Amino acid sequence: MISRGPALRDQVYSHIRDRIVSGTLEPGRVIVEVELAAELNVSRTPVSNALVMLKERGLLEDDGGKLKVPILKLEDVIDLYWCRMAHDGLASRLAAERIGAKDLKQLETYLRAWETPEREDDLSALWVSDLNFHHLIYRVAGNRHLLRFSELTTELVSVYRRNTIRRMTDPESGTNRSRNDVRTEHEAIYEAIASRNPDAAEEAARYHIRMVIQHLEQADLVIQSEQVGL
Amino acid sequence: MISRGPALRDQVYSHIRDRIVSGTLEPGRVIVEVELAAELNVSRTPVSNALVMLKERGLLEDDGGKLKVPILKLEDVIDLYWCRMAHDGLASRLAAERIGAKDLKQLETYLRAWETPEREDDLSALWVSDLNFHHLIYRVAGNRHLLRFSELTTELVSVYRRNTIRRMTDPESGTNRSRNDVRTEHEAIYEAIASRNPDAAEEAARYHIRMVIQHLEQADLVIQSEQVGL
DNA sequence: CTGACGAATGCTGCATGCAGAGTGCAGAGT
DNA sequence: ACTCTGCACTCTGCATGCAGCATTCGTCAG
Repeated sequence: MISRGPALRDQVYSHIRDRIVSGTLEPGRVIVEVELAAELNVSRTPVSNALVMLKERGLLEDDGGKLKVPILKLEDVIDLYWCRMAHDGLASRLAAERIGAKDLKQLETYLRAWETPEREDDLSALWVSDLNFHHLIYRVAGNRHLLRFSELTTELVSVYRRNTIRRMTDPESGTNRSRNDVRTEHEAIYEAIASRNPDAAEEAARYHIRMVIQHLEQADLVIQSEQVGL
Repeated sequence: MISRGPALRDQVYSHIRDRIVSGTLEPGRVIVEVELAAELNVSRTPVSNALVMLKERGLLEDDGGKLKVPILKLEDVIDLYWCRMAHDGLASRLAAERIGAKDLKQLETYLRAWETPEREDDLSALWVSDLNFHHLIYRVAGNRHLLRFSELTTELVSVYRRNTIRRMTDPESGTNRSRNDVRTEHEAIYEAIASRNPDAAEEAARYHIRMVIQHLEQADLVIQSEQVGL
């Protein structure tokens, strides 16, 4: 586990973050500094530092003096997506003003991933494409603070990655949002950026996220219905 | 300096943050852990933790292994204001959907601060009113992640508070943005929120920040002109 | 049997020890 | 006089010691 390159606390940070995101450290779990230190064969100091970082980023939360993996309710995820709507909208606007030929081409290849025939094991590949697509837009936007906000949001949302993937792509989820919807929305964003139309780009990005939010809310309704026994 | 209530590292954090914001620790300054520890009569541990927190929030930056107070260029501030545009727009939209009578009244009182006759020593009071006005909107919006983003942005921008106040209100700055402009824009936001019109509220907030950005860019042009001897 | 009080344990925050890396200065060699 | 090398100092990161706080468990009394 321990190597000499990056500072120990950063390695510890990455490790714990991955465990949170992957669910090995499940939501609600109380984080015990000593445990992690023992597990990673380091002293408590770098672990403590890593925990401070994680807390700052919202990947851990203080609950009565104890650090816990936050239990994000769907409401929280939706709140995060509202932020994403604002961020993605702005990023797309800026990207439409600034994008160059090379990045545009790259953006197109990410878009194409959604055209391939559907296979079950493609889900994670699709997810990666989705991340790449949006991330490239942020890079092109050239606003480092905006990029940072986006990363914070993505990190938090990714705690729910597994769930949202399933919901978004599972035809049994009771909602009718298909990969074609996503594809169409991405295409609209791409077209607007490609035609250097900032207003249209922002609106397309916002529409895309609004659809995701709508879908999340519908999924929540379905889940709630199931819980009351419908 | 040391009290027993909040954790030492949080006290240290606040102290250093205030020194950065107030300019006592000027941009570019290299932060020396031992110095601060000695100055505050604490050990290096809580200082180290505080520095990690400050770095996470962008109030310190890593520069070749050394921690420095970041030197924000005007371009950075403008980037931050673009983010604010997105955030304030969203917050105003959400606030317009959710605000209650009591908060609305409070919002109105903050608005009124801009109607008082102009006095030089009112500048900081105006600034506080401005902060309160916008902050209340965020609280009403009821999206904790959005609130957090806003706080991060405000914290960073406030490193430049002094400058922006001067530029915004100094009639000699060469631009013609007056407090009446700000007042009018705030009123538009208020009116839209009061009439529960989310679209109008978002647009009014965005317009407000766009004007600030425009002003910042103009001020920059003026400064650049001065620098080349015009 | 239950409730309350006290002891023991576990965990965290702060202090300090220790070692490695970077920097600057000085002295020696050309 | 200039440069290169080496030594000393400084600072940071990690480890560990220490003490206070909370929680829990056990025991004793009602």
